[in-house]
Amino acid sequence: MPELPEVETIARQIAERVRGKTIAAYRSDWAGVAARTLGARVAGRRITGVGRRGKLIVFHLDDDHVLLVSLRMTGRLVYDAAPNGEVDRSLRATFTFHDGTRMRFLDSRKFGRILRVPRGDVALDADAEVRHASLPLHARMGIEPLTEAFTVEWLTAFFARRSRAALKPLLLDQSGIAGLGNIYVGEALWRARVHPTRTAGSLTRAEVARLHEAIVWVLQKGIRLNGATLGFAMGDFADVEGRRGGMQREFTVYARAGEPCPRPGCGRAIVRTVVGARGTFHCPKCQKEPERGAVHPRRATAKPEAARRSRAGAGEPR
DNA sequence: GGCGATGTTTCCCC
DNA sequence: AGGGGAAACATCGC
Repeated sequence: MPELPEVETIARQIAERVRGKTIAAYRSDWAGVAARTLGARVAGRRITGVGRRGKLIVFHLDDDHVLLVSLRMTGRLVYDAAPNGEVDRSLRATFTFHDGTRMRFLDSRKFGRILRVPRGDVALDADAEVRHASLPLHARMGIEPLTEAFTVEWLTAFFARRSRAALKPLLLDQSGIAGLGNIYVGEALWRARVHPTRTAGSLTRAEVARLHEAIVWVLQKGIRLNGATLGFAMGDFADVEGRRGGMQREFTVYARAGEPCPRPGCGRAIVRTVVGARGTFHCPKCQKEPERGAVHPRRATAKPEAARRSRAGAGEPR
């Protein structure tokens, strides 16, 4: 479940606790989490800063490398939390600092990853489009939606480039916009009153503007509430001290099939569908389904020169 | 005990 | 290009 707000919550909390500390030891008995040599490579390195890029937690080391932590589905990073049964069973790696405190990586499903890469190998800049082929995870990450680079104009151009893609899978693609996941995409689409299977090219200017506002709004709200925790079962999201988030109480559609749409004056039952193999929730009244098989023509209001440019562009060889 | 579903990402096929 | 499905793995609920 960790999406941008959850990862941001972890990164901020961890940053306060480990910034400036030196790694005394790294221990992991699980081959999947990182190379066996990671311990030798990070021992003695100081953590100069902690940040987030997309859904990755980024630890800056004093040797021009970064440590990337991908939580994937069930990964967790906890700091000096009292070990309990859950910790014992899903513990995958432990960082011990010189002051004796510890940061643990837990992951019941073992999808998470810890990587050490040269700093220049990862596109850390907010709007970097560069990629690095040697990076096995998140080789390519798109724009950061909470930076000034993410504007309505950017989103308009992005949708023009990917006009035939269905909206929801497109928003989940980390190489376009980095950090959105199943929950926040669903919430943003509801807020913008746009159906998940509309194609990107079919949106009106007003809809693109609403969606832009909605994406930023739901992410900021998620961060403000320290992320979302669903059932608090093993592997569910918890912060670095094991506490739940609060965003789940504010969900409008996610996991609310059958419940009334919370929009004032609506109240229609929320529907669950499957889009791109992911559970998808929407309000059938607020989010109008696209016409089946409809080819969305350029809007009738399109300026003549825009239409000509678009025709010429379509016919050009690449 | 079996089956289906679960937040993410990658990869392969059509 | 984009959609569908499966896989990575473990657990939970019915």
